[in-house]
Amino acid sequence: MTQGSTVPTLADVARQAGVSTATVSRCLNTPEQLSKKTRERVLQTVQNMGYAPNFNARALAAKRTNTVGAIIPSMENAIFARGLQAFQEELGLLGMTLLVASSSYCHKLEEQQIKALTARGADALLLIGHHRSPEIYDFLEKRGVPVLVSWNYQKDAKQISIGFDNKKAIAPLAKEVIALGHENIGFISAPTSENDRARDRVEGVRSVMEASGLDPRNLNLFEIPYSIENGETAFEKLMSSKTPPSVVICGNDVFAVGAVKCAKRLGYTIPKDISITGFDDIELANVIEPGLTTVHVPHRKMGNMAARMLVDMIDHKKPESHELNTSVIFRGTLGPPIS
Amino acid sequence: MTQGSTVPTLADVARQAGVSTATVSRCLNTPEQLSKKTRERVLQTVQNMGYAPNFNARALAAKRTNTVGAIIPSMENAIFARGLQAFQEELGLLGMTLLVASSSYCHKLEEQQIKALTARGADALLLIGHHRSPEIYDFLEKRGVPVLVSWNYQKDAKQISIGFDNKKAIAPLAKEVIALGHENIGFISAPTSENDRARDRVEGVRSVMEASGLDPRNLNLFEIPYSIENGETAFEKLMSSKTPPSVVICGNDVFAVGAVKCAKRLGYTIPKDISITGFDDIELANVIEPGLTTVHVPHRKMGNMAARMLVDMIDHKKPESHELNTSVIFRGTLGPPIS
DNA sequence: GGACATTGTGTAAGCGCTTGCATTTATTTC
DNA sequence: GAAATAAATGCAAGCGCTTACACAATGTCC
Repeated sequence: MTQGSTVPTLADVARQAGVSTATVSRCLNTPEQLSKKTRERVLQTVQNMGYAPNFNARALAAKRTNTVGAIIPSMENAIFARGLQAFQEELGLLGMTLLVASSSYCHKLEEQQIKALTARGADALLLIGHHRSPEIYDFLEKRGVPVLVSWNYQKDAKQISIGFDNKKAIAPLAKEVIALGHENIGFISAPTSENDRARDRVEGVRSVMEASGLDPRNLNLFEIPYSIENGETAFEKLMSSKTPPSVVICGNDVFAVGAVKCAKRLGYTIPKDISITGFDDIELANVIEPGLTTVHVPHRKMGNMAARMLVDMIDHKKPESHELNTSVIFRGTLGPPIS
Repeated sequence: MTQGSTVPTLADVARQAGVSTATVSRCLNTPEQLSKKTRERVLQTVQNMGYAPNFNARALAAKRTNTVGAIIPSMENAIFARGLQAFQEELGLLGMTLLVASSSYCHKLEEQQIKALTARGADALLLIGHHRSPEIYDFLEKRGVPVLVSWNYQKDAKQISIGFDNKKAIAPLAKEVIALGHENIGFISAPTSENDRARDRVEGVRSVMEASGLDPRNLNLFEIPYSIENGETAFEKLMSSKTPPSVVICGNDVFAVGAVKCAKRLGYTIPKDISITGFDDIELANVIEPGLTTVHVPHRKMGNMAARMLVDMIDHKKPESHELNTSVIFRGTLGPPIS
């Protein structure tokens, strides 16, 4: 408090407490190295002056930020919110802070965000899905920033991952759909070009079709960006084709909710006239009526584990990739086709 | 690229390009100061070496981060997601980056986050609601960090704000409720102790009651933390009292959705047996059935304006507080009481 | 009571960038 | 073409912190 209102620095505290800056620094980072007497005196001074360390200076000097970055496709939907919340909670317990950015499902933007977060000194990164350019993986490797891929488990991938096999996850649902007698299947998907999870889900349904004697080329696929409204649009388009499907499988719950909404508006009774299914089991799935039949994903567990794995990676341990189990939740939107 | 894999610095680029570090720095920050020739040469070198500035070093030296922080009560719900998205988009256009933290509706946590974000060098902060300790406002003032309060407009408040008057916003809805003949009113609110917006909404309804000749002390108020599930619980409690209300006004849409869900489960027909209203007009409000009668808030507009105001504040202009208009959206959950 | 750890603290060299000021170079003016 | 002005660049001092290393003080052992 030399004069007026200037923010106190480490040096100010050191001067005031009559010690060197090194001692104050240690007092804050490795207090056990100090004698009880000095420690308490310094702590007291810190308290009195309202000192708080400057994060950027610390990061610059220590080359470590205790921060991990996460880049998710979108903040606007609940899908990532829950897993991310768990991720953050666990990180907090481990003494780390989370920095979140979003890419709007766009690879270009994601690369920018990856660069921005590494420039900010993130000690590690959580990314969604495997698919991205080799250049950006090279970049991260050169930078020495560990990366954990989530929301998508791939055994043989180069990157360590935590998540589930999207293809496998949707299979039992597709089997049930076909077992019920559906042959004309519609599928509303997020754009598959930038999204490996969406792609795998489509692929999963196609495989089951093939295994069941249906021609996978007959899958009536509709790709559209993520939103309830787009789900409605897609559904309407799908139903107005010459041979409307008897079931619409949606790549995620958001589309499914849109589809349900639209179906009702058009006067369909669900599931008598048309069946609809989702993926993710977000809160919404259990709010609409009838309840949405969907694939449940253990988001919270995934977030928690991701945090622990990432911290291990920062500590130069190499955790194993981990596959999570999903399960199909039958509510009320799936039934047999009109015979 | 002296050897192996070390991240290039400004000095490396300077050496390679045969200029001083100052020149490279200027090339990146104020390119118009350089001659075309040098500028291009430096840019080329930057490109070739894959150089990217170290954010922390830059922040330390420049005492400016081009980053604004926002602390919202929760990431998990849609209420803030939409406004924040708009905020971020507009900031991006203005060349700023957004850092988001969440406080879980807890003042203590919010103070920590405020300190964390200022330590990280946020040039300004967006906060939700006016209510917080004078100490933390002092802290921010001493630090010289401009603060914009949002989601709550208060004319006479010391802090500049953008938002709406919660008391005023809910009044027309309350008036309509009473005009329809409701006298026994239930209210599900978020905990008012840490939340001025929740408080104002309750207050708003009470005022209207008083003005309409109803005793505001008869408002059957139930406070509970934010979640759909809690909305269900609260609704059930409210309806199982000796004199159950004929209408349940909810402080936000999330509670209202829970209430609607529970009402259906208990066999009530909405709005014949019970009326329910919300606040915020999130996407969900138009997904459930019947559609939720609620108060619409121009979230996107609020986010956009907030961004512009905050940037003005960083540039040492003092923008005026701004009040936004809200409107009541009548859908299907409000009707007259059973006579 | 000296040799040797052990523990606590200080010194000072950066970390990678920005920026005020000094200096050089180019442009204009008469 | 010399003087005056403007434009482009370089020099070097930090920004606030961490940490390797050096040094001093204390304790331990025979």
